[in-house]
Amino acid sequence: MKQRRPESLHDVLLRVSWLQNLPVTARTRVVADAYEVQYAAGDTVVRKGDVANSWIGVADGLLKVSAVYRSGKVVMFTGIPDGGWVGEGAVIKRELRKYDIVAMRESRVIHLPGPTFRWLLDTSIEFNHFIIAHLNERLGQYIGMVETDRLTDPVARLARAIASLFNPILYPGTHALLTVSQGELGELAGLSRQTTNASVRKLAADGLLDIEYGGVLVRTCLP
DNA sequence: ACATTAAATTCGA
DNA sequence: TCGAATTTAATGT
Repeated sequence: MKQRRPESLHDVLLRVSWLQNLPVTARTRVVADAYEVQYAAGDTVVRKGDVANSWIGVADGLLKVSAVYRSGKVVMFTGIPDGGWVGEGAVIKRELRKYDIVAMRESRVIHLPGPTFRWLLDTSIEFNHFIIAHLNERLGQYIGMVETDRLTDPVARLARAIASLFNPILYPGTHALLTVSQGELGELAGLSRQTTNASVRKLAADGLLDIEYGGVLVRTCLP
């Protein structure tokens, strides 16, 4: 039997970054309305064309966002790691989901119902600040992705994939551990596990990160 | 594709 | 509850 003690949803919510700065009224409503769903590896969290009825946060695990055009061409591949949030676009505009979101491994995700999300937008300035920063960051990633598509160097592709996972976490500290295996990184960067391994080693040799078992330790050595 | 190594589980005290 | 033995998962070549 598994003997891990599951953290309660309440405890998970306490750690949610954008929730910290919210006034009590907003926070209590979020705590009351948010619910959690467990997904197994490979499960679809949202499917393109679904009605968007919640904003999605990753409490634990790793999600993959992908958009596919009618030809079957994949336009976008992004990973959402612990602490990341996705899917606000369709919720804000009351549209159908534009992307598929699939769990890459067993994941616990928080669903924040659309009405609650929109209520936050309408009532909380703090929440709006977070959303603006969030969208802005997403835009930056999106622009970067356009050129990554043409990028042929696997090391550069991998670096982009890692950066996109690392960004949303916003660590103020010295460095951050990303618990994403090389196999998973490869899937996100569009590389084989083999070239991924060679590429992470290159990045490690350049001192940009340290390789850990089951993840990488990103060194934030900004000037 | 295979060999190696790290980590997670099981099992016996 | 501890630790050795076994299984599973990730890494490295």
